[in-house]
Amino acid sequence: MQDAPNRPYHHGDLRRAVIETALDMLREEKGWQFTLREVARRAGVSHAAPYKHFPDKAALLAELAMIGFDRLRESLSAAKPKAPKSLRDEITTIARAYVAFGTDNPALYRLMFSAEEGKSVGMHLNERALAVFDVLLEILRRGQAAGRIRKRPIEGQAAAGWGLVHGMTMLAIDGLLVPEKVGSAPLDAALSTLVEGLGSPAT
Amino acid sequence: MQDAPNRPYHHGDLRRAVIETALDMLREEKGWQFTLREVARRAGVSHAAPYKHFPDKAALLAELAMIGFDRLRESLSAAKPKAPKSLRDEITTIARAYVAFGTDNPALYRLMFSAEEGKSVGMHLNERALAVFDVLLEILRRGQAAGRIRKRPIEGQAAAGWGLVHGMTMLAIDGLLVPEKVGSAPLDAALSTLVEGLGSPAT
DNA sequence: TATACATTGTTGACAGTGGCTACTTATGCG
DNA sequence: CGCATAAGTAGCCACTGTCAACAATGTATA
Repeated sequence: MQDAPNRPYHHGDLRRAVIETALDMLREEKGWQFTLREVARRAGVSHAAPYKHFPDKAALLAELAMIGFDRLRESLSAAKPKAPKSLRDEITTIARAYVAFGTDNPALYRLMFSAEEGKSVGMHLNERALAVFDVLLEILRRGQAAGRIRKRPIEGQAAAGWGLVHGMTMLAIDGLLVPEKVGSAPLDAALSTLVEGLGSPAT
Repeated sequence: MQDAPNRPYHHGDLRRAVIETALDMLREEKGWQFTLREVARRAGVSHAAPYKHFPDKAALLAELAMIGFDRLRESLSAAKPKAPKSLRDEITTIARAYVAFGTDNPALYRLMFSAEEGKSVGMHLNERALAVFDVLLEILRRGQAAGRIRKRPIEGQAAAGWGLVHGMTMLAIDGLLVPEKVGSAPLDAALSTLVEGLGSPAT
């Protein structure tokens, strides 16, 4: 990372480098309790350099969390099938993508949901989080319009969907989805129940 | 807490006092990142005294997490209606109790699901966690036997139930269940979808 | 082109924390 | 009376976030 001994005095793009390094560290560790100094170390700059780009550590954390939500939304959008064969197909595909994002980036995912405890930045962060929520809303809306989903208040159905995938993601990250208790494919099984709860009975 | 200046040299029951104090602190703060020294301070003993009862901080955390799971299981057992009027009644009641436990003890709840990262103690901790899971399994088992719940692999249904309540609890703790997005009673709405997914279509 | 200014990085340090360990002191019990 | 237990005192040591002062570099302007 900080190999080149002849690096120029000015990094040139340290802000991005700090973020990138922090994301790397999040990928390696399970918790998001890294230190600013270590980020600086691995980015190959002095321990105070990041302060030229972030007022404090919380600002970096907030930025990382926002990036996380953005990436999650992108993952979901990318995974969303253009022409879903069925409601089950559509829900399952996108839910799998959601949980996969969490299990692939456990530390980042945890951070995303822990960082907005600093209330002030909270609004912006919530915006990003709720943008993810909108992806889910859109699916449900179209499903209802097509008659494939029960006519129920859509926010409630969305809450069920989000709650379920968020919960399954967290349980998976924390290693609590042990096959002896929860079966070999707990996510698919849980989604099955969800789909049966969302889908129109006629179907 | 440590008011009495004429307290005896030997506390007498410091182990319990440390746990009690730590639980108090968890009740007040949102995170579980308290320090052993502060626990000792508030318990009115020196900062090294707790080490006579716990080998290290992780041991205390693990103990607290186990207590948390035990209490959660007790809460659920206590809330479980003896003669449920309906499947919806039964599920809703117990799920509300679950989420209430989490929102009433956010720091403890978070700790419960973060502490077993130290793998070695993990097995014992998982035992307690899975005992909670068993409460859920029991409800589903009886529901299936009574024909009120669809015949599906019960672990999958349990995964759906646990995932949903865990997710809703976490979202609630993290303040992401904003009414504008998710409605005024997101939990009840989500449970509605769950019940419709679990319940026999005939009903 | 030369010079002043703003930007960005470095060095060093401060103040506080925090887990943990040795060693000492008090207490209760056999 | 003596020993095991439990508590206190002191301190190590590493680390962290943050700031202030200084240095190097880029940029705009006279």
